[in-house]
Order: sequence, then C-alpha cells, then structure tokens
Amino acid sequence: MINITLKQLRYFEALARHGHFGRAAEACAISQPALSMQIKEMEDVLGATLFERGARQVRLTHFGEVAVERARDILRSADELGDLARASRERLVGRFRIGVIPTIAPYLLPKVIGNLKESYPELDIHVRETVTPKLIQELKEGRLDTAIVALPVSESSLEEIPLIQESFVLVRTAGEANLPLPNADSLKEMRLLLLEEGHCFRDQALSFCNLPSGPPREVLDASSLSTLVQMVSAGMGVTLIPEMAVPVETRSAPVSVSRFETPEPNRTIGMVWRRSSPLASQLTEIADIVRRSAEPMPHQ
Amino acid sequence: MINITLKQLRYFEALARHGHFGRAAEACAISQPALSMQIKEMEDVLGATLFERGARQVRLTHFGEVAVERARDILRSADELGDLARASRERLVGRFRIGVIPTIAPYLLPKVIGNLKESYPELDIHVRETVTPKLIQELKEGRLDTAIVALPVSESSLEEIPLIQESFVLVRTAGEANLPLPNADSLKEMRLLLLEEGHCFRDQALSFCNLPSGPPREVLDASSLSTLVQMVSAGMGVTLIPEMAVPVETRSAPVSVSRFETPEPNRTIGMVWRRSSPLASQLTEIADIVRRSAEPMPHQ
DNA sequence: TCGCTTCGATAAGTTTAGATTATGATCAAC
DNA sequence: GTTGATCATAATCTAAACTTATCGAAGCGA
Repeated sequence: MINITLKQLRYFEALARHGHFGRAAEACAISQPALSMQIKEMEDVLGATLFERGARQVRLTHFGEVAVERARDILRSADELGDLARASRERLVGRFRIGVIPTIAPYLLPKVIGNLKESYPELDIHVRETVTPKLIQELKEGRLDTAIVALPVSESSLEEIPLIQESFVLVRTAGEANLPLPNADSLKEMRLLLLEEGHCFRDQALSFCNLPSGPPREVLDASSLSTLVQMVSAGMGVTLIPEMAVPVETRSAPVSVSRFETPEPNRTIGMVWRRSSPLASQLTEIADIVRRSAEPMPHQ
Repeated sequence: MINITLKQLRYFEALARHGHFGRAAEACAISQPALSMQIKEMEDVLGATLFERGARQVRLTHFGEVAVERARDILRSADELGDLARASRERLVGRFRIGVIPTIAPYLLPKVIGNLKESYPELDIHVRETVTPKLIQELKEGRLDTAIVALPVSESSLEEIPLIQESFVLVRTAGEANLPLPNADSLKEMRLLLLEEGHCFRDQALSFCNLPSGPPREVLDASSLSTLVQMVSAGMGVTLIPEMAVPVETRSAPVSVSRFETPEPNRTIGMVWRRSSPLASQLTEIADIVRRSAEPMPHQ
C-alpha cells in the first residue's frame, strides 16, 4: 500500500500555516521545489487537491481545511509518542508483574508493594503467588517481569541478585519452650511438619535435616506456613519456619519459637529477571526497594 | 527535527501483531533485515526499547505496549485521511460560501438553498448578499466559492456561466394599469424610481432608458426592490423590477405590473467562480441546481 | 554433548525516493 | 511591455531504504 508520509504531513501543515511555498519551505528547512513536489505527491496519493494555487496566494481547499486538522492530530499524536518514550525512559510506568513464592509473599509483600507504589506512583503492580518452578517458567515466558524467590535459581537466561539472608527457626508447642534445642539429626527423629511438595522451603528444611527431598512423608503436608504453625500448636509435631514469618504466624498461636545454634539453617532470598529484560536497570532499583522493605523485619 | 515515519509505525504494528520478525516482514512485503533495521531505527529515535528479543520469541516491552496502541491510533487516523479524501472527491462536503446580489437573493435563494441541501446534505452553506463588485472582490480573494450575479462580469480569472434570462417589468399604481405602455424614451420623462448606486440593476434600468448611469438623480434612491414597489404603490412614481421579484413584491401592494413589448429589457443571471477553484466540476453541477431552482418561477 | 535448525543481527551492494540547483511559466503591478 | 514575485518543472545528486548473503546465538533432538 502506497501511502502518505509523516514528512508530507509536516510539510503540508507548514504550507497551510504560511500560505506560501517559499516561506513554508524555509520553515521546513528545505528548498521550495522539494516542498512543491511533496505537496503534489501528497495530493496525487490522496487523489484530492489540498491547495488552490492562486497567482498571488495559496489557499486551502475545503478538503484541505479538513485535512489539515486531521494532519495536526496525527502530528501531535506522533510527537506524543516521543514524549511517551522519554517518560518511559525516566521512570518506570505501566504494568509491572511480580511473582513471589508463598513462603515470602504474606510477610514481605505488603511492605514491598507499599514502598513500590510510593517510589513509582504510576506503576500498575500485578502480583502472582506460586511455587518457584512456575514463577521461573512464567518469568522465562515473559508473563512476569521479576520474581522474588529463594536462591539459587541457576537459569542461564536469568539474572539473580541476593536480597536478604534469613534463618529458619524452630516452632514447638508453648510447653516445649524449655526443652533442649534439637540438632539437625535429632530433628529427623521428631514429627517434623512440612509444606506440601513443590515448595522450595520444604526441600530446604529437609536438606537441613539431611533427609532426601522428594516423596511425601507419613505426616500430612500443609499448604501454608500458617497451617503448619496451627498444627504445631495443636500438638501434632514441630516445624521450621523462616524468620520473617514469625511475627505474623506466631502472634495468635500458643507456640514457642527457638533459634538454632550456628550454623543456623537459612535461605537466601533474591530477585530474578530475564537478562534480556529492558527493565534491567530499573529492576536493580526495585531490588533495592525490596531489600529495604525486608531489612527492618528481623529486628521488629 | 529527526522523527519516526509512518512506515516505521506500520512495521512496528506488524511486528507487535506477529511477534516474529520473519512473518511480520512477510506481512509488510519486505525482507526480514529491512524490518529489523527499521525497528532498530525507530527504537534509536525514540530512545526506548520496543521489543524484548528473546531467543525463541519477540515480546513487546511495557513501553512497546503503550506505543503500539498509539501507533494504531496514528495509522487509523492516517488511513481515515485517505477515506476523507475519497469522500470529498465524490460529493461536496464542508463549508460552501455563496454570494448573491440583492435583486436576486430574496427570490431565488430559498429554493436554491433548499435544493442544495437536498442534493448535498453535508454541505454547510454560507450566504453573502451584497452588490456585484464586492462579491467579485471576495470571490477573487477566496472568501466566496461562487456568486450569482448579472452577467457579464468579464474578469479573466473568473469562469462565468449563464443560468437564466429574465425580463424587467413595469410597476405602476393599480390605477395606471390601463394606461398605454411607455417605451424606453417616454420612461425617461416619468418619475422612475431606482435602487441606490452600486446595484447593477439600477444601471441596467437606466441603460434601458438610454440614460447615463452614475450620479444620483433627483428622486430618492431605494435600497431594495421591496421599497421601490412600496413607493410606487404610494404614488411616488413608477419603477422596473425583474420578473422573478413580481410574485413576492406585488403580492400585498396595490400596483399593476406590465410587460414591455419586445425587445423587452432583460438581464442574464449567471454563476461565476474562480477558474482555479478545485470545486470547478462540482460547481457546474451546482449551476444546474440553481438553474432548475429558477426555471419554474416565471410561470408560477 | 554435539550437530542441526531457527531466528534475528550484521555487512555489502543496489535501487529508490527525496533533495538541490537551475530554469521555465504565469500573473500582477508598474 | 517590462519587471518582480511565485510556483512548477527538469536535471542531477545524495542519502535513505531495500535486497541478498552471511553471521552468531540459542533451543532442541539424537
């Protein structure tokens, strides 16, 4: 399809404004014949006359009058596209899709989202909460912009940066508060309640106890830390939870929380994104915000 | 000012639609490298990334998503400009400024405008009523599209086509109805009431009586045919009026109307427009409409 | 892990479109 | 009739855009 060009529209608008080929050409920084030819070309393509060439003046035809309004619309729109681009370079705007694993989301997200909205008011934040493999999948497919997960992820196409390191703590019934602290091996002998398969935290806990991950164990697997703690308070066993979950999960449950002796079991939480993501530079900024959102929590 | 081109926007839209350089290029009927280069150029000019090039797929960035909507707006607008042009070629649209002399306007215009609006419903008709020299002036300056005047105008830059020929009739008091018909010379001796200077009809009447046009005469000059007829009915003299004015002007006045013997005094009414007017072809159509509007009048 | 395939980027060369300068035609004004 | 202003046309040149050929990275199957 042969068509008009934006350049022609600019020339056209200038000629409509000046009503004079010479001066319009000067305004466009081109020669008068160049302008004449482009206007003629545009009239040919449109199949309609834009200007009535009088001996002493150049006037818009009726169609020209209608056309110049339309042309100004188009030119303004095109210029605004440039403005839009500039704006998008300076600050993060538009939709931002963030994925978080379930053992982090409830404790970290409220603060992260609050801080993000403060820093980027024009950001339209979407949250996806699911297990790491799904997040990674969606991330690689471009359905997420970033994900907050436990490191390492070890995907060559993904950039990963650590944010915080947090310990796991032991949750027992309130009555067991003063019992001696079990070590990794003695934990193996206790009724250790765990999350269902798929959660990385399940594997990390098992790993701490030197147990193989994989097949479900005899004890019922929970789908959330909250359930785990409730089951502990009901006397069904003990469990491990990450430090950041303590304030929320043990607030209303009659359980005791104990830290392990060093080396404490722990996990590294980090952010990952596609290396090819054009948001890369902004994502490091966002990582800072997430880090700041998480830092004060252990001390609160 | 360096800027994007409509072509780039079309390529961009195609790539956004297909998510694949090869297929988008095919859809645009260009080679894949050509598309790659134009997209790259566009990204450079905008200073923002439009697509995230994954190994196996091409995805819009957030900015790209915003941009493609804007691009579609622009492209649609540009296409509509073509539609607009096509529409304007087929039928007359927009503002249409018509000038008419005062000795025609009241009698012809109602019908002309009615018929014009019927034939060109989308026409925005503006009427200017004044004497011939002013109409010609405004016509040449492009402030009118056409004028209905008495011919000839004899302006080299104007096209003129005759529409109708109409006679002048004598208006006397009702009591004078049976008096013998004066000839041109005897009219000279009567108290002939005329329009004020500037009206071509005044000159035409004077010319019929073999009197010089120009200086005002002793009798008060009127500014409208209506006034003339009223003055006649008041016994102040006689007058000439064009045939088409008879039904309107003598309806409620006690006057008699008499036709002259051949050769009757008469005038040729025609339409004029700039030869350079791009409406030329439509103006001949309009001339037909005006002619049809005028024709039945002498017989009614 | 090693080809194999897919797909986008890059390079070199060709074509086309747009620009320039010079000139012509028209018309109004003197 | 001559002159000056103004837009169109012609001839030429340049720069942009396109083409074909090739490269390089990444996924995928054996």
